[in-house]
Amino acid sequence: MSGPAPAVPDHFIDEIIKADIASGRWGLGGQGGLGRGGVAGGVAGASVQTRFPPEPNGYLHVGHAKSICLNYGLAQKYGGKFNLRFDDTNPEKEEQEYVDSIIRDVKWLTSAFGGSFDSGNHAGGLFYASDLFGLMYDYAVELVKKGLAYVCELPAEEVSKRRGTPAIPATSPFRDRPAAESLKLLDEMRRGVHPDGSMTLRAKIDLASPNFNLRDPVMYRIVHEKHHNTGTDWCIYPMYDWAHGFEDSFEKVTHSICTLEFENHRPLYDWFINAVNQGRTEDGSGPWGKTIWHSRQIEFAKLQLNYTVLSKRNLLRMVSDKVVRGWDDPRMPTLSGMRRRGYTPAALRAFCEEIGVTKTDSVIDIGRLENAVRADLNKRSPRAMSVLRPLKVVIENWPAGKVDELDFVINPEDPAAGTRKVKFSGTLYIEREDFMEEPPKKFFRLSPGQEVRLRWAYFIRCTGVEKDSAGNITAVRCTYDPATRGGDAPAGPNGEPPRKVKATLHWVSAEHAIAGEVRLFDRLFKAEFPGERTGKWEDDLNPDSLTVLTDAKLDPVLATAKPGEAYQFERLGYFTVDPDSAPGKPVFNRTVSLKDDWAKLAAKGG
RNA sequence: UGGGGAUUGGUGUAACGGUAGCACGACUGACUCUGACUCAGUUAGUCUAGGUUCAAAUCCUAGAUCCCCAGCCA
Repeated sequence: MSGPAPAVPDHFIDEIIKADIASGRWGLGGQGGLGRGGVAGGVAGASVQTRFPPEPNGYLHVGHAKSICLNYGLAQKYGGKFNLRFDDTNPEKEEQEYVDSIIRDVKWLTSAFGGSFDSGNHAGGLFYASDLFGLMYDYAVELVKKGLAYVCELPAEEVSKRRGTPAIPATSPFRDRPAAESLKLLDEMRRGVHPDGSMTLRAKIDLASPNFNLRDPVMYRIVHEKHHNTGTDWCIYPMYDWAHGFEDSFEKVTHSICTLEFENHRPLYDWFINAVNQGRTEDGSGPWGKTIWHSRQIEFAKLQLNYTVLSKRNLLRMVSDKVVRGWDDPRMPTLSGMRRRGYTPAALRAFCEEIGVTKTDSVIDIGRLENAVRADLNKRSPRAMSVLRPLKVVIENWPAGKVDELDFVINPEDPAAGTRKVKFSGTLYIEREDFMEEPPKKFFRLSPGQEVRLRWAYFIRCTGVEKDSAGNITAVRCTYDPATRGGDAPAGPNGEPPRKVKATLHWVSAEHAIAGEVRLFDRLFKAEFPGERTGKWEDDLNPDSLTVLTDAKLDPVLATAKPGEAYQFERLGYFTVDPDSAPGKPVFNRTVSLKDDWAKLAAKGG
């Protein structure tokens, strides 16, 4: 895939990083923790160490792509490292399948940067929050001993009731119990003595804080559930706020980048690190040893796309309710769905860089994503001619049985791709919509009496149509001009300029074309903001989001195409081979159509 | 009603007291063996009201609108 980073304009996070570098903020960064496979995260004298911290409770989507590209791009730009870290602190929702898919998707996407979390110059490594459960537990014990945490025996509903309001402080009758008592109960919690929900460990911060996150947040809850990584080793699990800062700390993350909704959590993030560091010193001479790494949390606005649903909860519903065929359905905004559809890592990277990074909530037009895909595929895709909805063309004056071989330019955007041969004969297929018996004004494709060019082949002129008893057109009759072989008209006998033709059509030879299935996708939702009207995105589903064409006539060159390969079907769009393909039965996904001024004109003209 | 954020053309994003720029879209046109690509041009913006200043998108004051927060989710 592509290598060095193109020039991307600086954004507010660049400015923060540059200021940090200038002030030497992270200059003393030592070696970070050791990730899976012995790869060390955290660089000595680091300028940046970033990470992408997904929870393995679903498949990654294009919103995550923005975060991955941001974090990887920063590591690359400033010569730092990038980690993939599973924020796997909730066994009730997390599964190995999701872990596997996330690893696959992150590797795939970051290939656009020429490396990944486990390869290349910016590989920081693979980490699991759950590998740190022991460390976090030790910190929790430390906080209890420091009088900064306590075991609270209020049930969840009761905590909720006692949460208070902006004006009324929260309460807990267990807040001032002796540390020794909390220590004993915490140990019992961990050993499985107590049932789920019977008690929690809470931080002792400020029950009256206007920021509810600081009203003695829960650090540990009891969950007797098997964890995908730690199995049954634990029956207490750390909450996000308690765990996240230590994950960053262990990996010596410099800039802990998250989305806007965590802005309210930053005081808590800092409080927990500071609480552990209370009584610790740089040289370890304090009563609690050495200070731990304190990352800097920075929040940015997550990606929002119109005509799209982007929340793991809803995507999960779409999969489990079978609205789509699975997480990798090509209509899904998941990375696996987009990969299957034919979107490339380079296109997603370009898209993420084009839309910028800010703190402003904004909605990106889905067309921007499609444009990025077109731009990338245009450069790299070999061309082919395939007919999606075939209409037979009979060349009346073509010598019976003759087959011609013509030169076809494989990719006009890439002369190095060269040419290949295409076979032409007396019976062809063209696109049904390229013929009109009674054409409107601006239609300059084939119609009775009209002459067009067949790409790289001959000029043909329509002499008539054949119809069935119901009046449907079954074939178009034409004559060809042998002098236009290759697709260019010769100059006139007296030096007149060659005659021109307004339209060039794609075609396939009926005898040589191969049969195939083509799947066309439209957006999954008809409404710009699904669910905005009724509160249910189901009400805005597009019933026509999938069209399967089983009678396509494909370019013979596609017979050996392999899953994942992308072609431009000339005048139609970019098409990628689906894994459902079988030998002799190729299946193509339309990744994205070409821009189509004629369709726009026709729609406008009515 | 408490706290935390945000607000620049249709959309996204720059400008950090000194010419409001770029990209996408839309619209014109050129080119074209893909009605694609490419190229040229047009279009259109500082949330409001005051103030400071020679000069304000930028600083100050007041207001408006939108987003996030009262899970033992992340």
